[in-house]
Amino acid sequence: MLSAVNTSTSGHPGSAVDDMVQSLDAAGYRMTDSRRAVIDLICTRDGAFETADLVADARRRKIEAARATIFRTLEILTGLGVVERLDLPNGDHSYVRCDSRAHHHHLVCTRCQRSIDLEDLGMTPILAKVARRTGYKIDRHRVELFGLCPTCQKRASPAP
Amino acid sequence: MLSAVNTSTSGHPGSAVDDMVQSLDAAGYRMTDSRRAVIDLICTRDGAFETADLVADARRRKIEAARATIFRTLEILTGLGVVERLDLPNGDHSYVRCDSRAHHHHLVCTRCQRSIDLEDLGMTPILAKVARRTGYKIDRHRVELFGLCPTCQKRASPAP
DNA sequence: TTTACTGCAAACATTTTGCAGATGT
DNA sequence: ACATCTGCAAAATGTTTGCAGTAAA
Repeated sequence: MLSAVNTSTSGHPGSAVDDMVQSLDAAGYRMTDSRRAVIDLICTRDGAFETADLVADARRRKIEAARATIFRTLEILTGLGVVERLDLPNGDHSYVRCDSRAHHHHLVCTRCQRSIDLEDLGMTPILAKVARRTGYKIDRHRVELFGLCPTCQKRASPAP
Repeated sequence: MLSAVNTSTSGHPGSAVDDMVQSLDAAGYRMTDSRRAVIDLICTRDGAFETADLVADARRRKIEAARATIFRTLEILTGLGVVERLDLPNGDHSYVRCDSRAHHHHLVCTRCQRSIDLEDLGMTPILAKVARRTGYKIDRHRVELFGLCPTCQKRASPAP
């Protein structure tokens, strides 16, 4: 049995943490301190992040979670669809927490990394048309949008 | 001045090679044997490829082009928009030759890697709507479609 | 002749893995 | 108790870089 644990010091609702914890549990994974720690690290961030960010956060906050464990946990969470892996315009790999488990895409601020989930962009008819024209059987697609969030648009100069 | 050189042994039209050679020339890059070799390697392939593929092809065909040169050339060609970098569903980085210099996206076969360029998917209104709703200023997007090409659909079993 | 380019090997960054011991259930 | 996890450190990848020599223009 699991008790919901949210040690986050940020203003985030515990639901994100709970959601991840429950997903892990439901999938039969053991709930360990390290995993809870990684989940907390993820939920404390509120945009796209790289593994290096989590490693740095962990060290800074003196949370014990080995690099390998962070990678392993991220892999599991990605498999569960609780987190998604995406590719920044510069080619780096990063991750985002997903608010919903349904099919969706992400819009990421290229300045602050803040990201929002976009559901139903209306790609279906486009995909159907492409499939019809090309004869390909399209079974997956990636759509990632990048730009400046409202806040960063106001701060014109380079990131802090 | 440049002479068009197409040493490709494949059935591909020389135009792709010429196109790349001319792009390099137009941008002021020197035309060297290594670069010609890398271009030839790229044009001999007809789908998405990883750098490792080119390295392997080069060695197999006994073409001299150091690994570093392949990376460097690919970087230049990417900058010129003659080649595009994309991310496979499995997370690997790969490249595709672009038929056109105009804005477009790619549809890649997950079995044989064959890829076709897609122009004008009709994303503009979608982007506009998202921008309006979210307040983000969207300045770039990535759309990559994956599936099975007509040929691979017929061959049901795992790749050769 | 001048400056860009190449090859090579070393340096780097990132992610994976083997294994002995720790720990959930 | 027993299988799953973790940490660690080594290894495997993938990509970049410094430099002395080579070759375009």
